[in-house]
Amino acid sequence: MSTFVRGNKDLIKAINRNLILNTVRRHGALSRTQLTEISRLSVGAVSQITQELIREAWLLEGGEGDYTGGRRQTLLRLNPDAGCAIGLKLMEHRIVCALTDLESKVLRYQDLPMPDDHDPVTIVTALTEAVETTVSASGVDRRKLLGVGVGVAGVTYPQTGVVHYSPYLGWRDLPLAELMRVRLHLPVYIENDVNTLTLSEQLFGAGRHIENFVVVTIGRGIGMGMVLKHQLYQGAKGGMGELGHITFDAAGPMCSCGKRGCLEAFAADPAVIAYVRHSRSAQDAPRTLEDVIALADGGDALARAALRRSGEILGIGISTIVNLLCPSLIIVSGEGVIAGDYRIAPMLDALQAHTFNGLMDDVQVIVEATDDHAWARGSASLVMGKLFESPLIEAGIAV
Amino acid sequence: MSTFVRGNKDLIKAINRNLILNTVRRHGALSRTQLTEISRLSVGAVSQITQELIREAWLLEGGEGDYTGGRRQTLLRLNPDAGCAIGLKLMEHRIVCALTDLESKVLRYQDLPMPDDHDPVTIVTALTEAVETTVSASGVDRRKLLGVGVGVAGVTYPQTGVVHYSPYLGWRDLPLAELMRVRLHLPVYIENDVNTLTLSEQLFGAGRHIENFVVVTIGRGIGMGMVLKHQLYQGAKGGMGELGHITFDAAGPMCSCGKRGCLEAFAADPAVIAYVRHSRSAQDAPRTLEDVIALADGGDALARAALRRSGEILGIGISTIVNLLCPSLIIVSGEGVIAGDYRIAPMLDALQAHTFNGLMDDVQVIVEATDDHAWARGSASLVMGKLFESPLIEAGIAV
DNA sequence: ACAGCTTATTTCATTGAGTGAAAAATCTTT
DNA sequence: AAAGATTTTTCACTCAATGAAATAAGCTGT
Repeated sequence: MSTFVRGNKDLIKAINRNLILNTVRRHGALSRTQLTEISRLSVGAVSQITQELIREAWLLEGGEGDYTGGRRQTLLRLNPDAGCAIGLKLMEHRIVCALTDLESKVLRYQDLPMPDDHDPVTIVTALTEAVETTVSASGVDRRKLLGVGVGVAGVTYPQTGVVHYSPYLGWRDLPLAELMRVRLHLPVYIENDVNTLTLSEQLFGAGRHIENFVVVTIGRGIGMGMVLKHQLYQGAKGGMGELGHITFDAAGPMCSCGKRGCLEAFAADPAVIAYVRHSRSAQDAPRTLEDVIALADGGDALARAALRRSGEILGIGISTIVNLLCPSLIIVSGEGVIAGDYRIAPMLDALQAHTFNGLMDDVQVIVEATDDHAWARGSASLVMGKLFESPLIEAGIAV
Repeated sequence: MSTFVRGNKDLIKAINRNLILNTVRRHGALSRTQLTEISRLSVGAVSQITQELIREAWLLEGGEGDYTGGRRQTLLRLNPDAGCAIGLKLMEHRIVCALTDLESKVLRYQDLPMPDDHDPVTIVTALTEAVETTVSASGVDRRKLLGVGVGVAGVTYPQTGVVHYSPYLGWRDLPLAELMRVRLHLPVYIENDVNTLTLSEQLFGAGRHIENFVVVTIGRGIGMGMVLKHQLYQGAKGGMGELGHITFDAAGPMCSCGKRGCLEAFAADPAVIAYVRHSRSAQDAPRTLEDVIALADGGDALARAALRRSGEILGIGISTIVNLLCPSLIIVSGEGVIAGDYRIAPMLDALQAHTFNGLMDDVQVIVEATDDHAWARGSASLVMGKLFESPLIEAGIAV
């Protein structure tokens, strides 16, 4: 059941505050007059709201506009230091922690070992300590910390802050957000890691103001995040974006998930490595994707074939997304992107070839590698997502 | 670029009017007191808004609630005759036209030949005549007609009312809505036919108040419509839902679209018929899906195998949707559903088998045949979609 | 029949956010 | 320093929601 929005003065105020804040965020620096034109609010409303936002330090006055014949415009811009956020990315053996400002600039970064004991209490202690040490090391006033975002591979329930299932950490229905919240006395947001990356692309990256786009991550697995109608898509009960487990060939090999012929079993990094290993002696068999790339750089035909085949199959997988959703942007990301054109060029060719007539015409594809910083910034962007989110979306519009 | 919503009194009023209207629509018949509780509006606001809606005849007073100790509640319900809508479904050789009330009840139905000459002027004349004759034959006051919805296979641009591409009718970028609007002096809405069906499921069918669901149509082609986050998904530039043209097997046969191995080329009705025909003599070769079903009913192993295989492949195709989007409801529809369990049972098995671990647990699947009435009602529901749509969605919320 | 009780619905004074015209502030040019 | 232009603030006004109080309308028991 969905909640309906009820309109009243508070909602108007929230909508228009958010409108001003996001307009400034989008355009960089604007005068009140420009804000009036863009937002279509009255001059009075803009004056009132900007006054409040300046008083609360969300906006800064500074700089003057070009001379246009009379009084100069005073420019307003977002105050990036009005608050900050912590982003945590949880991995099998590591915790990556970043403190960022409102524009996603990393102020402090820390990389810690994940305790071997995956017991909730141990983990929560490690995570809260990571937060506190990072904040104090940064010198930023702790009161400026607006919240903590946590990204983790697996299925999460963002609304309740529960990690439903984490394959690498072995958790089942862990109420992580609540456990951390009571320790930190801060809002804590949990999301699937690919979704955090998707959100940060929407807020700070190539996905800015794009209505429909998808992020595909290539690495140990194949992941996917979507922004549809300007909103992060979260499916029913957090299950979605299992691009790695769509069936590529029903007669294919077993996948780690228990099904046969998943895309991941053909095209993720482990499949590439296995493809090369099986035709090699034990000594010179590659162990990592970097090893395979090194072989390919050295002219090894098998390594090149493995990467090419992976790319082609990935391209077919992504073509399915385009055929079904027709996003206007596809961001190909993840650690596996380092394989470069051995993998990416065939991927793009296959994507073009397997997409329905004309559907790819206006689709932009961006390839960008992801590192630990990017994952941590993604997690932190959960906090900014809430901050800049329209009160309408927050309230959950419905029909 | 997306438009932002600006909040003011008019927006509040529109939100709350819509809220009341949809609350009554959802619950059937409600008193003002119940409306106050459900909508969380104040008693004064409910009194004011219901008074206006009754004066404008959108709501009717009638009936009394159960005795709860004091004055009895006066029940309010939607007035289905407050307005009506025409739905047109365009097919290769026929025009189907239905006049419906606000609850999608068909008041008058007409079935006309599509002119052989697909020239815009000829078509538009035929369509406007279909509208006018249906309305006058119904006896309904023409002033009650709120608009006309048109459903057509192919790619449409609903915002501009343009048919971008219609494979069966051979149109390219025909501004059909505008041509009809100037003749009829009524709002005209154009949509892809599967999307009209999806919308009518959302408003009046199994998709009522479901946040995420998809409609899959099986017939001459394989189509798909989606409601995501309570909104009909329309992709970038109207291109989306090409489920029939996702690649099932890159080495497969040529599809009519020019690609190889599309799902449609394996599993749509023509593929089933061809599968049986190729192994038969000219006399007893089936020409329609009904022929294949008759053979299967008669115990023909080949016909049964053809239907089973089609079902299995469809199941794999639909599993891709579940893996990517995890909707909570899948409505399987279209004329091809008449093949029944020869096709549907293997489809459901394959769907289960190829869906990622646990993702199908809470997914409901409904199978329902579609006839001409359903298509025409779907088209008419475009009008009701606009009528009951939240002003927030209409304005286009964005971040 | 009717007082007494309960609940439903309307009425009405209040609040506050946006609106837009007018005033004030500020900058440049002459 | 005055004139002209533009930006920004101020302020009276409007209108929708709010919520308390008033009114309306039913039922029960005597």
